[in-house]
Amino acid sequence: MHEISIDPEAPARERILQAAQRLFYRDGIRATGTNALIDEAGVTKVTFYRHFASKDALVEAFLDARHAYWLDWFEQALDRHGATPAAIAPALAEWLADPDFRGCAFLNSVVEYGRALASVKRVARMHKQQMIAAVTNCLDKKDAATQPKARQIALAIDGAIMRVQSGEPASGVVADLDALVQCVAGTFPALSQA
Amino acid sequence: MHEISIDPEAPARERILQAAQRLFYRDGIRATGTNALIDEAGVTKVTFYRHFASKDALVEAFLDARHAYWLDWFEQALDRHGATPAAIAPALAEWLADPDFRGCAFLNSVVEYGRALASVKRVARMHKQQMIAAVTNCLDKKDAATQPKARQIALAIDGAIMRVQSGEPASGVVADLDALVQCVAGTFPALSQA
DNA sequence: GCCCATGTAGACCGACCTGTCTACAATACG
DNA sequence: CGTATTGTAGACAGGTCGGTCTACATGGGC
Repeated sequence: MHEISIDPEAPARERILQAAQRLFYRDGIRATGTNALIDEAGVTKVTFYRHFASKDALVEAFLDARHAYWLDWFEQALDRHGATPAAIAPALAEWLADPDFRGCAFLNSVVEYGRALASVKRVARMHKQQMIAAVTNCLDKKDAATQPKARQIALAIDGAIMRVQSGEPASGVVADLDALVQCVAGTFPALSQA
Repeated sequence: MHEISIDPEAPARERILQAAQRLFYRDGIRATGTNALIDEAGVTKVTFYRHFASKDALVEAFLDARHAYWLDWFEQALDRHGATPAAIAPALAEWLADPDFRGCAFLNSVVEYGRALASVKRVARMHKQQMIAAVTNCLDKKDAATQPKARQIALAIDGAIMRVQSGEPASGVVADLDALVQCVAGTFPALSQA
């Protein structure tokens, strides 16, 4: 999940998208002006508007690309940690502890831009659906309770993201998340301790 | 948690704060200009800046007032529902189903304004600490595991807030939250069903 | 009687916003 | 060879932003 850098060899459209990845995520959508994007991408205004009809169109392209990028990372991170319930918190911990971590791009976009651009909420919901699917793959037995469990864990993941974004130390938040996942997933360490 | 209305009899400072409550929460901080606040409060620009040195100062006052307002509502709602673990989801459901619901003002402020105004994150963390304390009061036995449990439940609460803000139907999210709370709090309905 | 806090109305400032414009250069393709 | 595409540089338009300014009115306390 390292910060996106701009490849000066890439064609203009791609450089603009890379600039959007970097600036929209780092500084937020509203705080990032088209002029800043243009400077970062190393293109001119005409080139920018030839590839994207408006800033809103770029926002949509940004979210699509971000979704693919993030989900790919998340699935690989879960696999690296064993793809068990116990993998969830450590996988996320990698991200939450990253100095470039600025929260979930989709939750941020909903807050910043959900009212201005209706499609943002739709894409955010789709993204979370996919995240829940990735969590589901880490749960043991697949019965009727598995889907609800995955959704519950996903709620806590989003809460953990927001908490760390607020400046709470990642270590404590991850510990809470880990305990919650074990509890919901059925390992129940709280019971064995009680 | 009904929408704040402006009392035309109130002194100017209070009217400005009421306008901030209404517009900052409804439309967001960045989307709300000082001119809109001034119109809504029914004051003039000079009056506005005589009471608040800057928009940032008003944002801080807004968050302080919002914290008192929201926490008061939350504690009363939990009491009304019995102040047990089972009270948590129904209490929140009242808020999440409100047509004026626009998410958590503190999480929203962190996303929108956390980088622009450092104090926002601090106030948001304090607010969540207080929310966790209110949750703690609903948990049964008070032992060493109670605090972590409350923090875990609070993570899911924030996730539920963000999910509903993204447009997910509140009913399903509340059901997931309720099941999670029962699981973490120790009632373990998942176990009794298994 | 004076003064100061609080209020009114609205012009104004510089900065930044999204988006359009003219004018010109290089390259690829039929 | 001709033309469409993609690119360059940067001025410009119309609007909003946060914030300051002048000038005047009112009412309560010392």
